[in-house]
Amino acid sequence: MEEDRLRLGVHTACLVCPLRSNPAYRDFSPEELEFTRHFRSGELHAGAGSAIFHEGNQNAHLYTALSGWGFRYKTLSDGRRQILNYILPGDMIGLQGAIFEEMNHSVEALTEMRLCVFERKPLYSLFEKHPGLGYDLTWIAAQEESILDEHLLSVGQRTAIERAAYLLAFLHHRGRASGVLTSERTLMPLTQAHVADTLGLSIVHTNKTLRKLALSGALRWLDRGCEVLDPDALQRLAKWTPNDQRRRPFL
Amino acid sequence: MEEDRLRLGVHTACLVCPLRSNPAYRDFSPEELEFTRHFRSGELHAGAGSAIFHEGNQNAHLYTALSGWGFRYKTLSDGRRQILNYILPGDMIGLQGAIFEEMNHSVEALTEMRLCVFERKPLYSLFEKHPGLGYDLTWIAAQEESILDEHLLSVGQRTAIERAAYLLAFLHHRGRASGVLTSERTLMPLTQAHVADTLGLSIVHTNKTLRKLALSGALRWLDRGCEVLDPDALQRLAKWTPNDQRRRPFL
DNA sequence: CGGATTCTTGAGGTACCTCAAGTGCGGTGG
DNA sequence: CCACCGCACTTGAGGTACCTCAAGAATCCG
Repeated sequence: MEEDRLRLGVHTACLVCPLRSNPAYRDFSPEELEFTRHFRSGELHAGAGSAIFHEGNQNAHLYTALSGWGFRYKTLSDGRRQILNYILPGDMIGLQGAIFEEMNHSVEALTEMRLCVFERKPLYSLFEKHPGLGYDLTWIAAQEESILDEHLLSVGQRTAIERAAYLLAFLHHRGRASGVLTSERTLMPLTQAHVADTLGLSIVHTNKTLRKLALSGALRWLDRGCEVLDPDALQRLAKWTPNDQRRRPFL
Repeated sequence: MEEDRLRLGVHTACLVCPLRSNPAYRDFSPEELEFTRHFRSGELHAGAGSAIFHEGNQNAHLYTALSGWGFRYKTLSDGRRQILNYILPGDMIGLQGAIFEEMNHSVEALTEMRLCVFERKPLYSLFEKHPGLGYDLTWIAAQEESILDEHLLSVGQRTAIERAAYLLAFLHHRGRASGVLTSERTLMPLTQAHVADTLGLSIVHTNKTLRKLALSGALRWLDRGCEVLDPDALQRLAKWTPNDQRRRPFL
């Protein structure tokens, strides 16, 4: 089973959290750090392609991605799948599940991932003891909402070419901001099937659309992923500009 | 100007808030009620069709709808419009704007609306002084996210008929839960242009699709709105079931 | 080396789109 | 009171951006 590929790691301190070194994130007070350390219950490794949790699950945990790529999706009863958003380092997974009873979407790892695991029970005490962290959670939820707004605009109104350009510009932007993409590591680990299910297009048409974009020189499609060569061109095509967030919170 | 139709009302107490009588909402402690009263800065009346705020605005306020219908939308530079979600009594408007600098969507009134106005500045002190209310805000943001997930699934994967069925079942459900729809008041005040811009379809095709639904007896289209006759049939068509939330928070 | 997965391409079909015209209603003003 | 205008809704005809089906090439993995 896929579960085999999930494996619980050792309990290491938040002090050495690999995300903290990224200047994109806001600093914690010592008290907040201490609280987070208690709230945290371990680390999880998920293999590429493994399910982290499934729609309908009642999961006792809450995660923050430490490394790797993943995605959230929903399916209809006959199997049609819509990818809702991608998970990158620093992103929180399972907030909906922590607040409502059930998860109403699924999450799958795209590459190998390392996740920081939190108990969902003490969530309320986080609001009581550390209003700053509570505020951050609202910030995170509002941010996700804002991204979904843009995706909905994309799927509802943009043409196939515009949608593809938007998605790749968006992922490139987020990849750079989160640190998974650098000038050396430029590969975004998607298959064309993922792109298709994100854009609401068939695989065939997605392929033809990506081909056009590659022909224009804006990107290169490699074996199992792609490389953005000209993010500005993609943004112009999609009529989209990222809104930069300096010092975003996390956890 | 549209602004003419916006008018500030008198400052009345939260104690008589028309929403509190609805058992769907959770009760406040006396302290929370007292705080809310201070946080609140007035009441706003918006005429049907008026803009409540616009993408890019830096709005100092935060609203909760008290009565009427409205909607959130985004547009592309060439005018294509995507309706993201509808605003019903009890819904919060402008949380994104309160947390980030700018609003990245617009809001328009569908019918005449009454809105409760809050200052956005003391938002942080809300988290400090009333963790329960802070938790509620996260609840609200997570709830909106969950709705957007479903909309995205709809626009990305469902066929025209399924999308229309989903939207009307969804609105009917929310209308009943919020109290704007009763067994006497059953009219949902939309035009087919709104439905089209929500579903990502043209007006013409939307019309043909709604006609089919009406023919099947699931709904009736009236002059400037529609009436759901058979919500279960719509849900079945859309392969969707609402997830009931008893005792939701607000403000 | 064989099988599975991903990507590619062509051919034909269809679910949507645009354009265009016409109906019916409600409001406004002469 | 009627004439007019504007908006919402309707319907038909023709176009196109997607889709499905099908088959082949390239790559990865055991």
